[in-house]
Amino acid sequence: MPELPEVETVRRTLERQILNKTITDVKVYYERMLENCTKEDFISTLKGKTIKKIDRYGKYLIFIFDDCSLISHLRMEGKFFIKNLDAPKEKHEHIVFTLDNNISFRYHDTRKFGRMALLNTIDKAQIMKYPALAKLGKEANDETFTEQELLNKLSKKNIFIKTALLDQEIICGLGNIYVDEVCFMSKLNPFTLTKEITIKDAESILESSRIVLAKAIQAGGTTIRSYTSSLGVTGLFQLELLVHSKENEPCPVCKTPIVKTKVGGRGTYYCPRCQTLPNKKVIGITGSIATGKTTVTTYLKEKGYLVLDADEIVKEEKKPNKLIYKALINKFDRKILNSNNEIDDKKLAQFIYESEHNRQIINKIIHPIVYDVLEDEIVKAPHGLIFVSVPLMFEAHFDSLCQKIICVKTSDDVQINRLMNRNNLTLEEAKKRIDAHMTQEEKCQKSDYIIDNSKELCYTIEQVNEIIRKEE
DNA sequence: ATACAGCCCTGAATGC
DNA sequence: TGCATTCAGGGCTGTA
Repeated sequence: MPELPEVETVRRTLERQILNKTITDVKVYYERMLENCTKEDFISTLKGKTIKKIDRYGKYLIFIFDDCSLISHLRMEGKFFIKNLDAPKEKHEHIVFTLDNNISFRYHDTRKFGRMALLNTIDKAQIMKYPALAKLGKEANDETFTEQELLNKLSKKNIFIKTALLDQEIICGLGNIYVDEVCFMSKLNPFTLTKEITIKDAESILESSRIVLAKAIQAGGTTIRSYTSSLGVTGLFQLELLVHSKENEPCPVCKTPIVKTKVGGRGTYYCPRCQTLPNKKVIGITGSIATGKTTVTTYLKEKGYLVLDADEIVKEEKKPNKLIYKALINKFDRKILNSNNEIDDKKLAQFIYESEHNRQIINKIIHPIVYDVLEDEIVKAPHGLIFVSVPLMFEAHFDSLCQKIICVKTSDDVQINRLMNRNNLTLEEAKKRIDAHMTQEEKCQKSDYIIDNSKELCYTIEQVNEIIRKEE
């Protein structure tokens, strides 16, 4: 998707190739592309006009002619091509200009999202009064854009920083890719609320924007050679991206796998370790089955800490018309329901224990829902320590939600006895349940803290308090 | 006023 | 294999 650097590269390339050329013919194949005029007006206005100047503001290209101007926004997939006159018209070429040096200048847009508008002025100030341009904020790489100005705009809103940086009225020229890069460079979690952004953050956002845009423009500017390839949008900058589209790849700073999520409907990539929420620390609690996670979480709740529990979320979202309920019905129709139209846990358990394949199917439905709910609750939580209890922390990759992880362990004997008593299982059944998951040793090895819950309660509590002291 | 869902579009990827 | 569904997303419009 063309953002400021790509559009600037297109501008520079076009400047070299079509400046001072005169339009001898215009063909419009998709009229909805034209924002403020008919096909006939568009053609008759532009025929015979010479391209005097090519400007840009943010992601908008501005073609200046003798007595009128053309504003073009490429949106997602708009591209300009320069071709020979006899090149066959391609499916997605919607506007074709013939220039007086006998070349064909074509607008190509697979998804037809791009727009053009015609203005009967060539005065820059007048052009900038066009509604779409008038409301744009300062460009992200504008040297006169001060951190205080940006902060003032941000603090008027209460939205996620990612959403704010995509808002062209706040800061202009950044798109989905560069916003992810800017957030990463500024060490900002994309879910950070604009009201929590500090003056330092604002300074960092502007500095990162300038760096990332300058680098991208430089990279894009070196790639244009061919007359037949698209102009400018095939830049090489994607090779230098730090986080965007790098899901599961190691963070270039700390090697933690990059996480993909959604913010305001936009695919968003960030490093969970480098980009934490301000004033919040998320501490995960995990451990094998029947090791005593509940002992720990109950104590934490008594002390007044917020404890989010994956199992409780599953229970809640299984209720009629909640997320897991709907997703399961969508997959299995109504055969997993009991006579009260509730999810029948026995039927579900039976299905899960039938085969590994079935277990995976269920997990693939449930885990992402729980992950999203947890993410949402963490974002909404007040400042301070937040504990998140997830039995399958590592197996289901919930560790990316946490900054530190506690593993609760106990001795094998205690674990087996507790499981047999609690779930009314035989020794063999209990062993099978335990063996189905990652071993205690492996979980402990992946964790930052280990709580030994094999002795008296006071010993366990002492260990919890020690961790709180360190993390508060 | 502010926030947000839905819309415009097509092709690639995924699901069954 | 082939058909159907889902996803990608910038900016505009309408609604609560």
